[in-house]
Amino acid sequence: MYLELQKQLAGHLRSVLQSKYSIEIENVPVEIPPDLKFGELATPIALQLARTLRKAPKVIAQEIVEALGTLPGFAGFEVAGAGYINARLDRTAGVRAVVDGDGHSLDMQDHVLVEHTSINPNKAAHIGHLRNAILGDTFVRLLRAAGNQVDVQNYIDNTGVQVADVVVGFLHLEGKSLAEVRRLLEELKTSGERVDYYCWDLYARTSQWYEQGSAEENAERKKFRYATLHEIEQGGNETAEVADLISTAVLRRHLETMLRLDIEYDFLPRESEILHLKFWDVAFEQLKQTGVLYFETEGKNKGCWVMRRPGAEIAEGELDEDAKVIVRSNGTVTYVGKDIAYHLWKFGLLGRDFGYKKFFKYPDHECWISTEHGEAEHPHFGGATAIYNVIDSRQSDPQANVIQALRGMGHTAQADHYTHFSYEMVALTPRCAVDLGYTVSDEDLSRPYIEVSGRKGFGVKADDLIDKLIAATREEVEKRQTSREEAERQKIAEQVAIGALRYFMLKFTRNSVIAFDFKDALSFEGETGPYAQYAAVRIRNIFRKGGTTPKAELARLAEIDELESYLSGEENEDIWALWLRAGRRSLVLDQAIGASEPAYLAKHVFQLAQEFNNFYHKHHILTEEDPAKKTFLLATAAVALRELMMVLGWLGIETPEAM
RNA sequence: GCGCCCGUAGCUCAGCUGGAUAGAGCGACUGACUACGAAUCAGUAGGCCGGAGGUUCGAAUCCUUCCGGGCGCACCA
Repeated sequence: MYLELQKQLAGHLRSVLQSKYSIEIENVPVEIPPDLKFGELATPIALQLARTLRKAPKVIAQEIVEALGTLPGFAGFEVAGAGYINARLDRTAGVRAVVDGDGHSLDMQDHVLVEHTSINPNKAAHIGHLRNAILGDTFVRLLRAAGNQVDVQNYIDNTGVQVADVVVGFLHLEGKSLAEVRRLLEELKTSGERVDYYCWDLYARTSQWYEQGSAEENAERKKFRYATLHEIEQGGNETAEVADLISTAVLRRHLETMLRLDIEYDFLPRESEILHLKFWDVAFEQLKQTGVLYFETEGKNKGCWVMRRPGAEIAEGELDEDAKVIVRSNGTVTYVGKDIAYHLWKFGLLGRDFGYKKFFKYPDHECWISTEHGEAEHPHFGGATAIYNVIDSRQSDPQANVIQALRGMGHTAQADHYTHFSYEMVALTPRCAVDLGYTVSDEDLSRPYIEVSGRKGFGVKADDLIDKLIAATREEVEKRQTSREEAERQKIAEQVAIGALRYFMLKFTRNSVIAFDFKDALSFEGETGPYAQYAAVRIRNIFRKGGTTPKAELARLAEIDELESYLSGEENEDIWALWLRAGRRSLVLDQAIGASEPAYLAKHVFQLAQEFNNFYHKHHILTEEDPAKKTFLLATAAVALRELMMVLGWLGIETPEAM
C-alpha cells in the first residue's frame, strides 16, 4: 500500500513541477514523516527548490499544494514547518488497500543466482558459517518474494588446502589406509556420531602439527601437505579418493545442519569439476584475447600472467609491480583465476558446462551436484542475469578482481549486476571464550572480541548452538504447555529456537561485527524472533477463543461502510499506525533488496509485533460490545497476523501454533 | 605505506542513500496478571552522535583532517 501511494505521489509531484515550473526532477523525494501529526507521507521538495526558484519555500509549497488538486487515496495536502508538504491519506481507503494485500507491487522477474554457505568440507560448520547461510538464505527468500527466479548455489572447495590438511591428518597423524578411513566413516554413521565433529578436532591437530616440530621436521611436514594437495587436485589416486570420501561425508553433514534451519540449495558446484572439466583453459583464452591478462617479462612478477587491479593508475608500457598474478611462473593458475572462470560460467559466458547428478533429497525438491559425466536429464544452472555472492568482507579484494576481469573482458552489464554481498565476521567475546574452556591470552582478554578460527579449532559449532537453543526453549515450553503432547512440545521448541537463532543473525546490519555471547543468543525477550512469534501466537489465540477466523472477519469488514470513526481521533491513532505499518511490507522489501540488507525486514517485523502488542493491551477485542467495532478490531488482528507470518516466513521463521 | 569497514545512551545496535523534537532492545529503578496466557505492557533515569574544520536553507548522514579500533593488501585458498 505504502509503496504504491509513494510512487503515485512522487509521479504526480513530478508532473506538477514539470507543468508549473518546467523543472525535471527524476526522483522527487517522498518520505515517511517522523510523526503521524505530519501526515502519512511528506516531501521537502519546496525546500530544495527555494534556491533555483528564488522564492520562499513556504510560498513554493503553497503553490504546489494548490496545483496538486486531488489524488485517489489521499485526503489532502498541506504546508507545514519551514516548507514541507504533508500528505494525509484517506484512511478508509488505506485500510481497504491493506486488506486487499500488498504483494503485487514488486515484479522483478530476473534470473538471479545466489551463492552462499560455501564452507570448506573439512570440519564442522561454526557460528560464522551460520551468519553466512542465514543471510544468504533469507536474501534468497526476499528475492523470490519480489518475483525473481532464484538459483541457490553452495560452492564446494573439495580440492583445496583445507581438505588436504584433514586428509594429512587421517593418512599421516592417524596412519589410516583408504579402507580404514572408509570403515571409520561407517562406524561413525552407525553410532550416530558427527563426522564433521571428528574432523573439527583432527583438522585443528593437523594444523598444530605443522608447527610443532623442529624447523627441519616442519619443512618436511609442509612438503607432505603440498604433495597431498597436488594428488587431490590431480585425482585418480588413493589420496584423492580419501579426500573425496571425507569431503562428501562432511558436506552431507553441512546440508543436514543447514536443513535444521530450513536452508536448502539447488546446486553444489565443486572445484574438482572446475579443474577436471578445464574451465580455466577456456577462460584463459578469453582473458588473453581481450587483453585483460598480459605476460609480465620484468620485475618481481616476471614469467607470470597478470592483470591490473581495479583503480590502478599505471601509464602505458610502465611496469606494474602491484598487478595481480593469475597464472604463476610455473604455469599453475591461482584461486582468483579459477574464480574468474567460474563466474564466467555463472553468467553463461564460458561456453562450457558442468555435468550434473542428484545428490541430496529435500522434501519438495532435489539438490544437484557437479560431476564430470552427469545424468542426461538435469535442470539448467548458470546463465544468470544477476548474481549475489555471500562472502565475508575479508574477501572483498579478490571479489573486486573478478569483477574487474569481467568488466575488462567487455562484460560490463554482468559486472554491474555482480554483487559481493559482504558481511562482517562473527567473533566471540573474551568472556564467552573463557566460558567455553579455551585458554585466552592476556592480549585477547583485553580485546572487544576474538576471531573464530577453524584452523585453531576455536569457535562455537553450529549444531552445538542449535542443540543448546532447543534445550533452552524446551525448558520454557515445558513450563507453559503442560497439556500438549510430547511431539507437539518438541516442535514448538524447535520453531522458537530456530526463530531466535535466525533473528539473532539477521537483526544486525551486514557490516557490523557480531561479538557472540550465549547470553544474547539465548535470549527470547525484547528484540528477538520469539517476540514476534509470540505476537502472532497471541492473535491465533484470540481467533481460537473467539470461535472465528481471520478470513471470516476480513469478509465481514468489507460489508461495513463507515470505518472513519474507528480510525480517527486521539485514542485510535495507534490502530491507524498499526494498519500503516502493515501496509509497509513491500516498501521495506524493496528497500531491503536495493540495499542487500535483510536486517530492514527484521526491524520491520519487530516493530509490527511491538505495535500489535501495544494495541493488544489497549483494546480488549473479544469483550467489545459494538459488533461493528469488534469486527474492525478482529480485522486489525487478522491483518497483523497475516503480515507477521508472511514477513517471518521471508526471514525463514515459522509461526508456532502455541508457545 | 596503500585500500575498505567501524566509532551514536552503562551494554548491544537502528537511524529509511541530506530533512521536522536523535530511536529500540538489554541492564537499572517504579508499576500492571479473577481479562484475548506477562516469552507481554506502561512509566522514569540515561546522548556535545569520537575530536576539529568545511559544504548546505538544513549534517549522526556528504567532504577534509586528526584520534581510537577492526580487516585486507602472496607466484595461499
